[in-house]
Amino acid sequence: MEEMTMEKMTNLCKQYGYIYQGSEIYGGLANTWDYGPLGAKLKNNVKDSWRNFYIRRRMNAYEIDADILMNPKVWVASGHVSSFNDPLIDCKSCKTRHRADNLIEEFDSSVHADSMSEDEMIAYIKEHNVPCPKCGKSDFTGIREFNLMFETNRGVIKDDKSVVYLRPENAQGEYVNYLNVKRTTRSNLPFSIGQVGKAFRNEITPGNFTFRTIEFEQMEYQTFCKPGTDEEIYDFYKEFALRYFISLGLPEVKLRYHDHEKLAHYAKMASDIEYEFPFGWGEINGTHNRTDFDLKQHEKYSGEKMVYTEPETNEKYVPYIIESTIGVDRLVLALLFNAYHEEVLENGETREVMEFIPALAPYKVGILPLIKKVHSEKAKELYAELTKYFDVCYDDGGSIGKRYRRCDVMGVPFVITIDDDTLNNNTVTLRDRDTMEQITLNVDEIVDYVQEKIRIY
RNA sequence: GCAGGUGUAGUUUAAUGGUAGAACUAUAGCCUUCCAAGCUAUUAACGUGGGUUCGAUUCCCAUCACCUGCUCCA
Repeated sequence: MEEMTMEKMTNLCKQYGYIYQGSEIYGGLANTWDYGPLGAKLKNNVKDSWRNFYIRRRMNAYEIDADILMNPKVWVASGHVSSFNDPLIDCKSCKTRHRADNLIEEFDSSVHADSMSEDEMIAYIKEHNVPCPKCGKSDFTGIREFNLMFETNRGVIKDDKSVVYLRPENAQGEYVNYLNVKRTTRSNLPFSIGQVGKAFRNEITPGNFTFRTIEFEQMEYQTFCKPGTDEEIYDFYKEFALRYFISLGLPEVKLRYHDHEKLAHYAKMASDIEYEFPFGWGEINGTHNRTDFDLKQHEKYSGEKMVYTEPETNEKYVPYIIESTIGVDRLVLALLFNAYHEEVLENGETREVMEFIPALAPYKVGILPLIKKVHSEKAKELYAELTKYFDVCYDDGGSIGKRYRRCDVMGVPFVITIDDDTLNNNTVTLRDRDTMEQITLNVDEIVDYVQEKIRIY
């Protein structure tokens, strides 16, 4: 069996309608990808599974849907306007690119370069002849700032006052609504606010297919808690995320934790869960202990009090926040790699098969009339009935074998054929992809059978 | 952003300084009672823009995109 590569996955996704290149007929736009019919369903099912796992089945957990555009002061308070910049510098000698602050800190770890201005960094590099880690020379260009936030303008006139940012993370939507949600849900700590939505980062770095894109979707979950309980809750959500991935069918050997040594500006502790992609281990989840940093910043910049009062003791404090965030597109990509199998047939040929857990499969049931002319009317009746409950695909083109194979590559877990027995006895043949057994079911039993199997838990 | 590689139907590919041939897929029909059968017909490609040339998919330049490796990464 040939090794699955990113290139093969890109082509397979295009071939079958999971993911297409963005703006393809215009030659594309770098690092943008569109989900096709199968991909969109798969992605929606992933988001639904997250909602079940993180929101519905948790007490005191609430989903919100905040706007992508927020008051620009949010991003000043969050620190993104000042620290979401990369001060990039190029080595003239060997053409490599580096972050100026990293160069300095690698040269002398006692220096805190992130508090230095551009001019100070340049001066420091020149004074100390800070070397390029690649070639050892000290011959650099000037510093260029890249802000990773996308800017746009509101109103028809472009001026400084009208600049708004596309959010680089969803979390701030939960933070600025912390008081609203606490009040309207009458929640005491700890409680959680989750959100599924798009975020945007003006990355300079090329991505691996959909692993690294400029527009991406996150499933974020913020747990507000009492300081002192934060570390225990942090550990809980690290493990919780792992359990979630395993419930989706990702094998444990393909997953690992990766604790951060260098922390983002807001975090006290940070840990990733990584999946083993063809290009190496890549982050699909991050758990962060964001302390009271964000709420205190918003308190400072907005003037709104973020203090929580313990109901019984009247103890007052600003809550700590444990964040558990998952990149939807990365998770979908991991699931696609995990789903891909090549099966060798008796005649030596190989065929491509996608195997998702039934809950994630884009289509749960495929309906195949054995003979188009004879059985398609009955099959369409059944289609109308079953689509009341789940996604069903219908295929009457070509031989029955070809239609089974088409279902296989779409990851359809249950394939039903309609034959004379259906017309006479109201029974169908159902092939369960998991066991490859063919069972005979009464038409009335199909919904119960499938619904039991598409539950995750 | 750097270095290398690659761009021909949806996919995999062939050939060529005189505008392209196939396989699989797809679509329509015939046939067909359970895992890519067969027959018929059909759709469909030289990434984009310049230049050289009588003529460019082919040569040159630029650009765009993807892949690999750096670099980076909440």
